[in-house]
Amino acid sequence: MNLKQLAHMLALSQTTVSRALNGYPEVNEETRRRVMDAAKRHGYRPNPSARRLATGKSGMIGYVLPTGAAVDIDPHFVEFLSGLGDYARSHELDLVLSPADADDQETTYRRIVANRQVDAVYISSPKPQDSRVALVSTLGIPFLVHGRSEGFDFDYPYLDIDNEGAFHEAARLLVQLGHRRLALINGDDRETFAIHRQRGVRRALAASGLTLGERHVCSVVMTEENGYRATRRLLEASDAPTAIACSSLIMALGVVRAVRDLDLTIPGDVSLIAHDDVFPWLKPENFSVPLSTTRSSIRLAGARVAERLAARISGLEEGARGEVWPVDLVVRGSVAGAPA
Amino acid sequence: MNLKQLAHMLALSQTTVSRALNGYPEVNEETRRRVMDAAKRHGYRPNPSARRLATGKSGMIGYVLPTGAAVDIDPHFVEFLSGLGDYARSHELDLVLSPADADDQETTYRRIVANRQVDAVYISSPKPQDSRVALVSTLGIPFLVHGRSEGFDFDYPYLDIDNEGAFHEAARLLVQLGHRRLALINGDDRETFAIHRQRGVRRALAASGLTLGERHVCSVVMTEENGYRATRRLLEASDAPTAIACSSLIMALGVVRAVRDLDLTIPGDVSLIAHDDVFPWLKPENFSVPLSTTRSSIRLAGARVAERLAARISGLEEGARGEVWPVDLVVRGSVAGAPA
DNA sequence: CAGGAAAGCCAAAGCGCTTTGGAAGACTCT
DNA sequence: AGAGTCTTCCAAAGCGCTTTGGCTTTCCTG
Repeated sequence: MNLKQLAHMLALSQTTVSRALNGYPEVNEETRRRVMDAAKRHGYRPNPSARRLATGKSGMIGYVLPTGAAVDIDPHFVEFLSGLGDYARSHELDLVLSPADADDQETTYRRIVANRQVDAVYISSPKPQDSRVALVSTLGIPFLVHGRSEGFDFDYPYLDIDNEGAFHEAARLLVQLGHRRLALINGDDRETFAIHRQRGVRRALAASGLTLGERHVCSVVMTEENGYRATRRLLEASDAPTAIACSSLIMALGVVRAVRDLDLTIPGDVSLIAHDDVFPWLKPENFSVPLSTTRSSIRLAGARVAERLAARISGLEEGARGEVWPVDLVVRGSVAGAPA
Repeated sequence: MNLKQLAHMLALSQTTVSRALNGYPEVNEETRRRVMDAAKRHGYRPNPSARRLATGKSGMIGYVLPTGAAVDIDPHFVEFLSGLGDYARSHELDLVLSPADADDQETTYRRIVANRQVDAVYISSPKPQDSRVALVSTLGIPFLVHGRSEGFDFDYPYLDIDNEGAFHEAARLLVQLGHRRLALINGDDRETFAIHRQRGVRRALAASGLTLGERHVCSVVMTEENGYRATRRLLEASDAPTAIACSSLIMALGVVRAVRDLDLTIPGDVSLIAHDDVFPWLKPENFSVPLSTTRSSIRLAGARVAERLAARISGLEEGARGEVWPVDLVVRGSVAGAPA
């Protein structure tokens, strides 16, 4: 059942039927009702390929997925996707993932824009002066950055959490508890979120005349194993920290294992605060010692990203609005006063 | 730059240019070369919306993503995606995720097929007599099942790992080591993979005249917390098992924590074997006691699924070919002889 | 009641590609 | 040499929708 058939059976022109269906004003309300009704009754659904050819709109949002044998997709992605899907579902938006060589995403961005495959894209895990952000903002397609870039002479729309504030609060708490040597086990510090977190920790320390030692900050891919290694290295050194801030729950697993391997205890010998993106399958309160966290649901962020993208597509949102979400500090058993 | 312009500048008809580009035989080799050359030089790329409207092919594969506030996307999905993306990238295939209400995926399947949004779909985590498999096979779109369904009177193409064989081997090893009371901490037993794993364990036990006690098999969503709870329940009972087979590394985290909370040890008091889908961020060899596993890379499966879907789209693969991958049993420190 | 505005509808022209049905010329065969 | 067959190309008809421009008809207004 296509438009032509529907129009014919209603004894109307395609024009009118199309306009009635798409809510244009120049059609009689009663006619519109008739059309809507018939469309529903016959299960008419406009062919998206055709609509797309005519309008250039696809009803899909895009994401360029960096892939490669050596590239691992962040497990957070799944949670983000849950949220995004949740919103998208109720708005009949689809998400198209365009896999790209991690070292050459530009080609793919250009392709999906030139081809008008999607109406909008989002970018995640940006670095400072991220080339994707620069590229996409010149390409003239609606977009949103999940996270933040830095160092541009232009603004862009983004949704980020207050990473600096979160780690500032976490570090401040640890300092208040008497800790003088803090360590930060961070994610890849080429990414903005990691930079912000480090900045937050430094600022909190500086407020008490302390500093974050060169050897007390690690920047690694966020795996359990890297959490373990970093912790071993930190705690086996002569100036071992008494408190650790850690950028992910998964790394925190490794931290806990390392502490145990060294016959130390949390929080007796070392306090620990980690960032929690809220996974359904790994909860900080279930760690052997309940873990203090800075908490922010990445799933909610996914839903919000979808919502704002939809708004941008339909022109309801414009300009370079940045949105920063506060982060909760949830104190549990893994922090205590500094050992004597 | 569209076909018309290109044709005009070559002083050829659109027909010929189109045919030259798409490898049709009725065009002179030299003309083809000229066309190809000009196309490349001017960066001509056929508009996919138009091609799609004309051919009905989209160059995309689809996946219906069950979503909802209470629905969590399996973290395995990300690894699967890595593999799928890896293949898709080199073949300019995109993946479209169509989020759907988890309780009504049929509508979405019908929509994406009717709309010709994708050339093929895959289905994952099937149950026996899975309605999606039944539906899709009547819809006449190329598809592939990742995993297996059961109980149909028709065949369908799938890619699965030998879950039954894997858990049979695991259980057999434990029995050989003298264990008489095994437990299975399984995933949702409405899904086929869980049924197969249980079947494998039972078969191994039966071979030695043993059985899997009613209370020794749990079927839960695969989270750390559920692994913990199941283990507490198992080990605090009077007929506590001396060995546990576990369906996921994430649950195994919980198992290890529960064992430790009870002041028991692995493998002294209880042996443990878990299934490992090979995550880059959590490795069995890094567990406090290196974990024995049944191992199968879900990432490789993703790549293979993409490859076979591509083959089906282009007609290179037909019929209901089932493919079952063997699973490695990797023995590490977490298994030992049964306690006296 | 003439003139203009507004409402309601339509025919037809795209959107950019593929594919059908020839046609013209070159070649083979008897 | 004439008939038949390839080879190589083309014009034009879709694919199913949106949108432009215009045509009636109705409704006011002075």
